[in-house]
Amino acid sequence: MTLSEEDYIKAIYHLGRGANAKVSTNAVAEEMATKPSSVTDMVKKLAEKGVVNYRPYKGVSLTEYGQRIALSLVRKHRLWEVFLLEKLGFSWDEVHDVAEQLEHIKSEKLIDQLDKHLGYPEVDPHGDPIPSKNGEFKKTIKKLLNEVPIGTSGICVGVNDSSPPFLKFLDKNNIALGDTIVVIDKEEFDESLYIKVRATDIHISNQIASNLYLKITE
Amino acid sequence: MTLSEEDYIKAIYHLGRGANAKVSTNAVAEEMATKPSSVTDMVKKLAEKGVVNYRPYKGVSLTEYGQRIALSLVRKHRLWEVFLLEKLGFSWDEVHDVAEQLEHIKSEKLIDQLDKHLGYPEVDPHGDPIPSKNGEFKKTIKKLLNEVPIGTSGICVGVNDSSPPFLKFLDKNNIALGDTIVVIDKEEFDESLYIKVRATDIHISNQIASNLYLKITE
DNA sequence: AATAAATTTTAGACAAATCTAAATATTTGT
DNA sequence: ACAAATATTTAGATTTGTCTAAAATTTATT
Repeated sequence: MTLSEEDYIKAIYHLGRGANAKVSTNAVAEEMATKPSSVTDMVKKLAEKGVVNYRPYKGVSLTEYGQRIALSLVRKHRLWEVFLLEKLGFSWDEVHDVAEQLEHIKSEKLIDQLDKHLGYPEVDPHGDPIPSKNGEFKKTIKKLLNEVPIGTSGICVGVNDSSPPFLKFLDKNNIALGDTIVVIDKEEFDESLYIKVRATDIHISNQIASNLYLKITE
Repeated sequence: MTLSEEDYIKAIYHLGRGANAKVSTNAVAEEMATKPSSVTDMVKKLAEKGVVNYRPYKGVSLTEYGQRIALSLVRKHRLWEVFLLEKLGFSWDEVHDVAEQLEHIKSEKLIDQLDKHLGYPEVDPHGDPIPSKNGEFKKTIKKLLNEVPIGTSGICVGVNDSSPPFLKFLDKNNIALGDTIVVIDKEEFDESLYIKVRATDIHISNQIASNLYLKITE
């Protein structure tokens, strides 16, 4: 596959949410910042190659084969993200653009060894699961921190409130996007939470918890 | 620069041996496994961009600017080679092809952090020097192991004799291409050598030493 | 159900990088 | 020095991926 073909496959995969859902030409054009006519051209080519199912005016979906390619790209992308964050000290928001380039490198050995080097991680820095070599992966869900049971472990992936006082609080307590959070215990009286962020334990109010999103691997 | 432009720049750089030597159209075509007419086209484009000096029928050479680009590519290529060998367990002969792809990734932070992650290496697995960020690098020379003074350290980069008995000897003594070899001492009587290969010390005859090439950083 | 609005496709053009074949320039051999 | 051989460039075609503008199809509205 060419670089461009791979980008289209990824776009169709993401818009179809991993399933074989039909995706509209305009949606793909929007996602790829290109024109609908270009999408039609490419989609026809991909259909010829057996990567997508396509009927004019009816949208596209990935074939089995296309899904295999998409999963392999997602796997590469997410493994590189882990590498950039853990080994090269990139921050949560810097990893995506570089991984977008690295995912196109062609070498099976490279990706297998990278996986090993990273200790076979199950999720990337954004809490999204990393497909295995044969395309299987865990489902994840996004929940508010105050809605998960005690014992739950997840990755902090977003905030509800982005006002300066709240962000200042997070900063002061060393809570950042991408951090792993474990719910240790819940206070019955005020529903406040005892949580572990990275290495340290802290105590936060239910109000704080209701403004933090966690991504959880099932 | 596009991927293709970068490949031409590298080819011209290598054929000109790093200097601003004029390189013939045919030589570039040969190096890049393409046709001379394609080279002419690209070289004109690169001249427009100020990357090369070009006069029809008189060959091309890199400008200052072109050399800066070439050195940055060489730096990236060699750093990735070190990464593949040291961190991902690739062997000496597997690193080149993958590095050829990785060198085109565009991210200054990526390469700076990779450099740091690897401990700022000075040479790649083939014993070739890695240019610094601003394009400076050490010269290296290739010599037979029996011709270097005591105390010399270098990387094993080739053999003179590739007969099965010799290769078997190397294998038995755990000497492989890419290994760092240090000359500890020389026996006056028979000119045999005490050397350190990776971690272990061994004693080899002058005849063995005269069949191993070392790349030495000056 | 008929028309308007939105979406999608087609047709034709363009830029990048390549090729083949022909034309031109340079080098070599005697 | 001049013809032959070699090297290089030009001209025109091709492929890939893109675009614009016009045509066709589907969806929405009254």
